[in-house]
Amino acid sequence: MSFQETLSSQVKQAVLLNYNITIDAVEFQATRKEFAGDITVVIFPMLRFIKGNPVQIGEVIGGYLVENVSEVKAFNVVKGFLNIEISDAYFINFFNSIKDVTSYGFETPQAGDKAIMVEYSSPNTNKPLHLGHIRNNLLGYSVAEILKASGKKVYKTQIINDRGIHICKSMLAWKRFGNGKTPESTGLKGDKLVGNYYVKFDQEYKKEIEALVAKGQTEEDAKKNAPILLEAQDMLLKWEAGDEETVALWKKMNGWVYAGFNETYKNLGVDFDTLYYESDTYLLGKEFVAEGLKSGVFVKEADGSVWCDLTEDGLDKKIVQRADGTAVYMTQDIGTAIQRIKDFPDVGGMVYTVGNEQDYHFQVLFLILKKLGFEWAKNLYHLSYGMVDLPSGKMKSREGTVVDADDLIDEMAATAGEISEELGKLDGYTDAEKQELYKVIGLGALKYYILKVDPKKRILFDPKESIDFQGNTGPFIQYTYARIQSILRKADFDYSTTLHAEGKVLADKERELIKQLQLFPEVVQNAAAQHSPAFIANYTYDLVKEFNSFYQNISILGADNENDKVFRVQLSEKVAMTIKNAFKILGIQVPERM
RNA sequence: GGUCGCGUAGCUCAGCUGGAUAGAGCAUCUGCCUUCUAAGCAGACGGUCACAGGUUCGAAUCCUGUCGCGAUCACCA
Repeated sequence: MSFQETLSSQVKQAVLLNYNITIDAVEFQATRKEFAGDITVVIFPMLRFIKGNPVQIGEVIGGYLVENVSEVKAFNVVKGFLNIEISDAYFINFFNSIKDVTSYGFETPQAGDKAIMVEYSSPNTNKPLHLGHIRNNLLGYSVAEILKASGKKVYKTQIINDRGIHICKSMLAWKRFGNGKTPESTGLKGDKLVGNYYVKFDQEYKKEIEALVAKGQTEEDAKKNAPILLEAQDMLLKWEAGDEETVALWKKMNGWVYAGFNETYKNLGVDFDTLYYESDTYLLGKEFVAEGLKSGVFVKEADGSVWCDLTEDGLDKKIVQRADGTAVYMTQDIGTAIQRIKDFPDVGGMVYTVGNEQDYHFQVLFLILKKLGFEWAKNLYHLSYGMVDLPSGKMKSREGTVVDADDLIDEMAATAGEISEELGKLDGYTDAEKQELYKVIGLGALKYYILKVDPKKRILFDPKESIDFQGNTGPFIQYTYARIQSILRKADFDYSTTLHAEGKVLADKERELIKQLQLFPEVVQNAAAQHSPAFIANYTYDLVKEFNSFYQNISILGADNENDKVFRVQLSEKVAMTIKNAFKILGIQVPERM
C-alpha cells in the first residue's frame, strides 16, 4: 500500500469515527509552496456528506492523522485545505528505497502481456526528410520508448511508401535530365539526389503547363495533359505491370534513398524493429475487402467500386476499392494492419504516428477494422500531431521551401560548438570528443524543443530565430547532468552506505528534491497513457530546476558533516540517474562534461 | 457549409481526471563567479486565461453558443 493510500484510508477512518459518515474518496493535491506542508487534503468535496465548517473538519481530521499516522508530523488548515507535514524520516526512508534502483520509474513487461506496435516516420521515397519528418520521428520514437518504460513490449515499425506516382516523377526526371548521375558520381546523399529530380520534375511540369495554357488550353486541362505527367503515369502503369527496366530503375533509385534515410535515422538516433513496404502491402487489403463484402460490412456499387457506409456512425461513405479493382490508401491500410497482427501475433494494439491532416482517415480506418470484427481494433491509436509550419506557411518539398533534416541537425551541432568554444570548459577533450559532444548538445536542443510541446499543437518554426540553449531547453538539462557528474568525479570517498533516518533533518531543498523524484514513476505511466513525451520533458525540467536551486544554495561536498555530505552526493547521483532515464525515453543523450 | 483540433504574459510554452493569490523560459531590468561547471542562481516587470452565457460551494479546466486560426470532407497518399 502506498503512503497516499494509507493516508486516504486514515482520513476515511477519521471521518467515520468523528462524524459517523463513510466517504468513498479523498482528494489530495501537492501543497502549494507558500504553505507549510507536503500533501494537502481538500476538504470541500466532503461538505456534500458532512455538514459543517470546512476549517473545523480539517482540524478534526488533521488532529486524528497526527495522533494515528506516525509519518504525519503536523498540520495546518487554510480555508478548506488541510495541509499535512510529513516527517523527514518518511522521505529519507523512501529515498533509501529507490537510491540504488537504476531503473527507477520503469516497469518491465509481464509474461503474457500483449505488445504494442508503434508506427512512425513512414516517408515517401522521392525526397529527403525534412523538419516535419523530424517531429514525426522524434515523437514516434519517444512514445515507443515511453511505452516500453511503462512496462509494455513494443515493436517499432514504419511503412515505407516506396511506390506510386511520386517516385515515378523522380525516376522520370532522372532518366530525362540525370545523365546517369549517381550518389557516388556526385557525392550527394542518395535521398538528396533523388529529391533534386523530384523538384526538377515539378519545374518541367510547370513549364509544360504554361506552354499548353499559352496554346489555349485551360489551366485545369493543361494540368492533366502535360506530356511529362502523362509519361509519369505511364511509368506507374509499367511499374505495376512489372516492366523490367522500370522496376530496375525503381530499385536502384529507392536503394539510394534508403541509404540516405538510414544515415539520417542514425544521426537522429531513431531505429526500427521491423519494416513494411507499400510495394509489398498495397494489394493486401483486397482479400479483406472481399470478406467484408460477404459479411455485409462493405457494399459494391453498380460500377464495381466497393464502399463502406459509415453514415450511421456520423461519418460519410468511404471507398475501400476502386471500380477497376485496384487498391486505394484505405484498402492498403486495412491490409497492412491485419498483416501486422499476423506477423506478430503477440501484438494487441497499434499506435500510428501520423500528422493531424489524416485525423479523418484514421477515424475511418479504425471504425472499419472494428466493423470487420477484429478484437484488437479497439486498441488502435492515432498519435496525431500538429504540422510544423514556417512563417511563410507550409513546407513544400516541390517548391524547395523545406527545412532539411540533415542540415538542421548539422546546424544545431555547429551552434552548440560555437557556444561551447566561447565558454571554453572542455580542456583536455580531443577534437573528436568535442565534435561528438556538440552533436549531443545540438540534438538535445532540437529534440527537447520539439518534444516539450503537446503533440497535438502545431509548431511554428522560424529558421531565422535559432533554438535556445538556455532556460527550459535540452542543453540546460544536459548541463545539470554534467554538473552532477563533475561532483561525482570529485567525491573521492565512499558514498554507497545507506544512512539511517533517525536524527537526520532535511533541508527544504533536499525534501523538495525527494518529492520531485517520487513523482517520476507516475509521470512515466501518465506519459504512456497520454502518448505524450511532453509530460516527461516538463517533469525533467521541474526536477532540474529544483536541483539547480539546491546546488546553488547548499554546498554538497562542503557539507558540515559526513552524513550530510554522503546524503547530498547520493541525492545528486539519484537526480542524475533520473535525468538520464527521463532523457533516454525522449531519445536524448546526456554528456559527462559540457 | 459539415466534422475535428487549437486560442493562457510582447514571444515560446506548462497548468493532471474542476480547488488556495494562473506558473516557467525567452526578451527587458537588479543583484550573485577568491567555495562543488554562471548553458547557472536569487529577484523585478509583465495576464480581462479569445468572447458571452451555463453547471458548481468553487471554472483556464466541464457544457452551449459566438469569433479567430488550422486541418479535413477525392475512385490522391
